[in-house]
Amino acid sequence: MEQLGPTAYVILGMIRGAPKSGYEIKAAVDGSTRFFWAASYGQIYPELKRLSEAGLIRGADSPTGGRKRTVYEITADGEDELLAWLRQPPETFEMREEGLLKLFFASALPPAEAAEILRAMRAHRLAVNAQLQAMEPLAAEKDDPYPLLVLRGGIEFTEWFADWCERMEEQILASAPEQRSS
Amino acid sequence: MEQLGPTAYVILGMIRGAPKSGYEIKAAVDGSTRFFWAASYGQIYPELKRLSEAGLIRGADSPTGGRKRTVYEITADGEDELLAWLRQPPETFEMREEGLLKLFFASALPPAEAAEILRAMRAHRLAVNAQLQAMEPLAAEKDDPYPLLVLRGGIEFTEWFADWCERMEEQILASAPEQRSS
DNA sequence: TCTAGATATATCGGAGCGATATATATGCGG
DNA sequence: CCGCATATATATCGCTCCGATATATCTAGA
Repeated sequence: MEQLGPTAYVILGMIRGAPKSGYEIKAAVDGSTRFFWAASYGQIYPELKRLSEAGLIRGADSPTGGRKRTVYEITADGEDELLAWLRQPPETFEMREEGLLKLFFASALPPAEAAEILRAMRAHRLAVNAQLQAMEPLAAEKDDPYPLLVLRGGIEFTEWFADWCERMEEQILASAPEQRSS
Repeated sequence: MEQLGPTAYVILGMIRGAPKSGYEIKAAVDGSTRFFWAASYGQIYPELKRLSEAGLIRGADSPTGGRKRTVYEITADGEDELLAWLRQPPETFEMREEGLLKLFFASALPPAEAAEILRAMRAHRLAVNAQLQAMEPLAAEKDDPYPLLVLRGGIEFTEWFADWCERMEEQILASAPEQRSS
């Protein structure tokens, strides 16, 4: 009995309440949890097979015209499995931020260019912030308060991060020796 | 001419100024960038070979007694490559946070248990915060201000996150219908 | 009608990660 | 000074994950 990875629970959670095809699961992930937990087709389709064999989900053919399509719904066992996972303390927390890595090595650059790294990071964070803001109205419509709460957390986080970038940029420029404009 | 991935630049950055063995590179990463950019032996040793073949680093045998050991130093080409990378805008930003994923699906749980997720997340953030705080004195000794700046960013981030968890926990408990203590 | 884009499933290559295997060297308690 | 735990050093395996791509059908619009 091999235990399930977090990706399996993303699927279980996403089809809970509303059966979905693999394609729809991917779209749901991309439109909600993508910023803190992504999933690719390469994970989803094999995982659907495994979950189906384990009896945690059930697939039903539901073709659209001549195009085959399988929608999956969660089983009672699947619900139990999802609940049990939700009750376990979370384990994984990972972050990969290339901007911070560059900033870490920024002493190889003159201060003005180090500040440029922070400016680029800030611009990127603000762009993500705008995307999240755009997603908010849709999330606010729903009954479920948790996706909205998480989304607003993302909005607040990107704002905090953008602000940190701004402050650090100022700090670097303030403490830098004067640069000649060549 | 295959282009290098970020892991290659971690290596280049880490040996800049002070030649290191693969083992020492791993230790340097674990003691500094680990929280926003990790690297494993499985990446480091093959990458050292590739960088060496590409002429961006140079390996020199430097055995300790009967134990063989190769220290790598950066070449002039490697320095150029590193600088060119530092001047490119950062691309990757990824986050995988199981706690947020659970919170996203928390409507399957009673509010008290949803709050429990946030409590666990907060405890974890505070533990990481303590680790980062412990690393600060060492980083503050060095001449290079950027690693310290990044480290302090991590400290501030974990504090912000822990605070957010606390606020969201309160919010959930405040808006929840009264729970009977069974 | 032709085409672009959306729906739907599947798979491949590469990157990343944790764990482990294999040595040798060092330091510490007994 | 012996034995043992830990540190140094390199290498590799299996797994997950991700981006990209291949294939096919359906829909909407020029």
